[in-house]
Amino acid sequence: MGRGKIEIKRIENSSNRHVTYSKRRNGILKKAKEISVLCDAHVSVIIFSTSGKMHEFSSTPLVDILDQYHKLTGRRLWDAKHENLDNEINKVKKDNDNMQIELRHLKGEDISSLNYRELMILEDALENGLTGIRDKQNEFMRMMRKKTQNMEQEQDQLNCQLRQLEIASMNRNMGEIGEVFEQTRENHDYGQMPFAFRVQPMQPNLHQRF
Amino acid sequence: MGRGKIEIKRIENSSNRHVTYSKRRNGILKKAKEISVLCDAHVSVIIFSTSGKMHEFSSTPLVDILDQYHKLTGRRLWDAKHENLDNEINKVKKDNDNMQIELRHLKGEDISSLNYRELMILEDALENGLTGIRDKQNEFMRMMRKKTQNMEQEQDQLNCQLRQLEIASMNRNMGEIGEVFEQTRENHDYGQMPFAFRVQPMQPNLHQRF
DNA sequence: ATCTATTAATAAGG
DNA sequence: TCCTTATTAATAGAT
Repeated sequence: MGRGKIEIKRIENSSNRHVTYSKRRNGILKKAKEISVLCDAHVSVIIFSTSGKMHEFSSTPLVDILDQYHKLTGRRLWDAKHENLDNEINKVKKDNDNMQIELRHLKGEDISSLNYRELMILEDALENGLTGIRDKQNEFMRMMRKKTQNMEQEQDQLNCQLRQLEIASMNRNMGEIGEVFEQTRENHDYGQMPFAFRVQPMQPNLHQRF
Repeated sequence: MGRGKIEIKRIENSSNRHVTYSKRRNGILKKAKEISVLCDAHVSVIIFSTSGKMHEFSSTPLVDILDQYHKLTGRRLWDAKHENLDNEINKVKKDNDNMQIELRHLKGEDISSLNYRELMILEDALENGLTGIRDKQNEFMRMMRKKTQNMEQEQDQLNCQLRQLEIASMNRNMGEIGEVFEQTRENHDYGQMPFAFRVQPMQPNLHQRF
């Protein structure tokens, strides 16, 4: 029913296949709708394209259709599925148990049943782990130390600058203290003391911390 | 498509309805088969007549189709048991993943994402584990040493007894060597040398091994 | 069921 | 995807 007859076998041309798919899919869904109306039939059609998109028609809720399916065929659709799930769950649980045991062993628990050889293997694993962890920790340390050093340097520089300002300020204050004092208080409200006396290194002993 | 056009509404004439039903039903099933072949589609068609008879086509086991249906729509078509199994499997798998991660961490793998605190905790765990393992190893050692000591003692005793027998034998041989020699060879086929000269401690230096 | 006139679906092409 | 159209396929109604 088209410009030419086609064989019923997989359409190799992907573009043609997709076009045909959507046309025929619509056709089937339409026919399903029609038969359900014309003949009071209960119909359910589910179609998946290769790309995974789904289209469906159900004249009646799918659950009801499947219920009827179950009653009529006696085939219980879920039994196989249940069995698969049961198997999978058992497999995964076994994995779980094994890992549980391995974990406990690595934590030094439940080791009374192990022989000497197994203990040696465990010991090696733990030592390797520890080595890895400590390498990482040392890396952290190095980073921290570097950061601290940088901070110390900055501190030193700041202190240096402050001290210079302090000296400059002192010198000026020696000569013209009243004037500067007034000016400072007006502009910044720095309280009663000359600016110079308020400067302190903030963490003078920081370098002793590591 | 027929001698006349028909409206898509319930066919009141029951005979006509039934005829149309079986014709169109076959049509739909055929179309379903065709689209599955032509386009690699997964199709499932289930039709119930009003009289309750069922016809179906599934390009793929119905269970699989319904499984996909569930995945895509999220609508659940199965019973509570199935759902429980699904949930359980997800839970157990999550546990699995977590343990997997913990195990890798304990083995010093995949630790680049950890912060310093986490590394410390790991380190403690590993050290505890190591302590436990080494205690156990030491216990083994003690047992081995004890066993060895016991064996040494037994060896010494055996050697002592043998030497005494040897001396007794020698003394007897001094008097009646020919007789004993003949007797020994006949009864035990011990070769040319007198019994006494063949006795040796089997592992004379065993105690030096530990 | 089978036949066949007629309609419906659709393949190919744009 | 939609439109067009030639052609095939489905099927309504009759037998």
